[in-house]
Amino acid sequence: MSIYVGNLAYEVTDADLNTVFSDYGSVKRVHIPTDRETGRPRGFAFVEMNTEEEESKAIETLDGAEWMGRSMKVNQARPRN
DNA sequence: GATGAGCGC
Repeated sequence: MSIYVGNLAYEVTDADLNTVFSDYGSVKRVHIPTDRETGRPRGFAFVEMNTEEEESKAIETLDGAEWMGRSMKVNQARPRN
């Protein structure tokens, strides 16, 4: 149960994502990986919802949606390595 | 700007 969110603006925070995704269910966790060396955001994030149906709803609704002037990409995340 | 730090050969 985790979602990958790509094509984000660097200004986007986990709180912003939380706000957007909580329209489709309860957001369990939001994580924005940053570059370890530079501390720079990498332009993508991970969101976890409470149930799979909330996730798929959020994915199908928000994938390709325009947000902060960009079309964000939302899909099922790959398992972490 | 594109799949999340935790390491070695």
